[in-house]
Amino acid sequence: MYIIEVFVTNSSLSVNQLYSYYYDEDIEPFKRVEVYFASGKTNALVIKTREINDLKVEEEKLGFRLLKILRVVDDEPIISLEQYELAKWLSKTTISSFISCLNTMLPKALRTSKNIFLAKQKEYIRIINKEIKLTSRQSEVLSKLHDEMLASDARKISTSMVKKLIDLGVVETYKKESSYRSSELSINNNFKELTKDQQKVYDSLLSSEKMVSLLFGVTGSGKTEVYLHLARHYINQGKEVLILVPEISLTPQMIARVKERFNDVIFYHSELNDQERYEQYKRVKDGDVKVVVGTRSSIFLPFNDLGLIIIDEEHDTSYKQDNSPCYLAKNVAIKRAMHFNAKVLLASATPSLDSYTRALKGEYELLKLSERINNTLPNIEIINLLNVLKNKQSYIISDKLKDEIQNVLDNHKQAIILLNRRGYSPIVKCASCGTTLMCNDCDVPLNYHNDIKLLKCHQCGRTYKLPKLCPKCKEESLIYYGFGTEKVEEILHNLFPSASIERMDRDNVSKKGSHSRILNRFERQEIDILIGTQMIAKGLDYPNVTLVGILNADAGLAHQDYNAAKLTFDLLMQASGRSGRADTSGKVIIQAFNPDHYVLKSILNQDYDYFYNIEMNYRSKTSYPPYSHLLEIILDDNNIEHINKSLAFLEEKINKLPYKHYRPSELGKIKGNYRYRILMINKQLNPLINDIWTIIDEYLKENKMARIKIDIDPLYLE
DNA sequence: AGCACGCCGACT
DNA sequence: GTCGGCGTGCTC
Repeated sequence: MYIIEVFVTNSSLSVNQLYSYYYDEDIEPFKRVEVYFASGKTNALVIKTREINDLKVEEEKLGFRLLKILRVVDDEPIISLEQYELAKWLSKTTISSFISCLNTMLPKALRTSKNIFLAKQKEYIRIINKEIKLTSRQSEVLSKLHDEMLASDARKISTSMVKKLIDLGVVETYKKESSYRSSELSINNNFKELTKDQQKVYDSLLSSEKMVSLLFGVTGSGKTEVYLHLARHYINQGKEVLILVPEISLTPQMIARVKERFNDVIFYHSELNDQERYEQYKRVKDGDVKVVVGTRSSIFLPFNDLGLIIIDEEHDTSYKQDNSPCYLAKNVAIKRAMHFNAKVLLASATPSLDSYTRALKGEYELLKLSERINNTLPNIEIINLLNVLKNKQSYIISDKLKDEIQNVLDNHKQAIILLNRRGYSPIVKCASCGTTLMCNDCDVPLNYHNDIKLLKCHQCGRTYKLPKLCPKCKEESLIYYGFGTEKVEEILHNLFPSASIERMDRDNVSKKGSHSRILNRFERQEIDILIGTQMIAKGLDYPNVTLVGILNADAGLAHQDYNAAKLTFDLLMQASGRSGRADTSGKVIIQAFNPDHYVLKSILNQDYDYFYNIEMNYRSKTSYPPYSHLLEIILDDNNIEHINKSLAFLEEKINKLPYKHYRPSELGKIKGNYRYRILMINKQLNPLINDIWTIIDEYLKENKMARIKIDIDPLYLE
């Protein structure tokens, strides 16, 4: 008789503990089992076991009855010790449940959930009896068959003969998950020779004693070529290389270049379905693949001997997961690199303040690529929208921008217009009583979307019919304030009726493959003007683009958020890098209401250090990151009583701790739920995490408490 | 997180 | 009466 200790499926923190069951036989840790839990069947993961003599004695010691394990699900453990320890670490450092961490790390087929998703099996054949007398045609077909052959391949030779051989008992079929042959990785030799600067970066990384390097490389300085050379170096040593990218569909050029050099690469990203994800995961586990290009979650793939992790556009917000566990891929990368004794290369033209500060302090190796390959900086001009308004011009597309677009069209070049706001109009207001149309479930104004002719809440996604009359004063006087990408598209159509204009934002690229459809057309120059939100500012590298127009460039600075300046700086820097990527010099027109703001000044001079120094000065005065760590507790519940009880409980506990913290602040409602935030600040993260874990453990023992979510070092405070 | 239990309002 | 909506509490 064995006591089997398990984590049950549930990803809630309230059951984040080991539960004991019994079983007649021992079960290997990290296999999944089916159990009764809270009067229902569910699955659980075995963590440890011990042998006992008498169940009754054991139950008396524990003080409760034990249930029997119903069934062992897996033949083999689903995770390794390294993965188990990584999940434990992730759970501890993000203050989230162990199972939610493990499920974040694994493809669906390996998750511990209520209903286990099984990977598809394929039919194979094997030869079981060669003694039976066969006709010559049967023997001929048999000679072409072999063990572990896919049944579908065998049937391609002759469906009827294979059927006959099965009937005769010569061959049998069986089902198993598809396996992969380890293919020889070949490296194509069309590597470009590195420039002197690139070679220096390459050499410094390899000779550095530091685990982490930060490559601070301006846009167009040839970072990708350095990645590829480094990857080749590690592959030649028999090691694996992981290249993290913000979003696969937005980095088609990088993908193409990796494919061109290495014949066997896998791309791990959100557009794969569950089966595909599982297959790619297994290929990595089986050591079948040496190069992986993937998005955030590929940092958890089961590598065997990782040599190098590259994080491209290291500052990008997509490297932070915004639901629990709220992890940052960089931190996981460093943790994994420690395990494999691997190197981490962070790369960006606008590094995160944290990474750059660490590099300046010498914690990371600082590598620089400061020259554009073609040595042409874009010509940047900032248009003051206040002057534009004074001169009675359109403040959406100023006369200057209009002229530049016309110029682009005349010269058969292409333009990118960036506006970080989707929809037609962000505010619909009554001109007679001033009422703004709001979402019923959230505390935000509704956006008008002209393509679907509906009002849409950008917080919860709910849509509403556009009323004819003001709901309050019943006057027919609703008007649209502000503008989004849809409206700009309409205006551009009117200004340039013969130009080919396309829009790209979340509303029209939600379908699989729609990104690449638009980008391919843009690449083939079937589109003259591409208008879009921040997604068009990333990675695109099209030589024919000679104009980037940025509308409402300083809108992001209006947010009262500690990180707003950095996020705006990154976006503008990235967007302006899209212009003039080849030999043609590019132009960037930035329209803003506050051209004197330090973000815009830094953009005008393409000067990261100027921005960095001013921004760090603010961060220092307010002790915000990177001078400290933030710990954000968000309470969310539709019952205000629960919120009040939770707030009182937490405030009482937190007041006793030695950390700087703010009084709870009320956040707007979302989907009918009240939300509150408690923000804590401390220089050292570990003691803060330990103390919050203690409080959370007590919190979960109380009843009638609000739902709680914890985010460490959030990227914005909304 | 589920899921059962129980309290209370609506309706055959 | 009883069906079912949802608030509450518990889970080896």
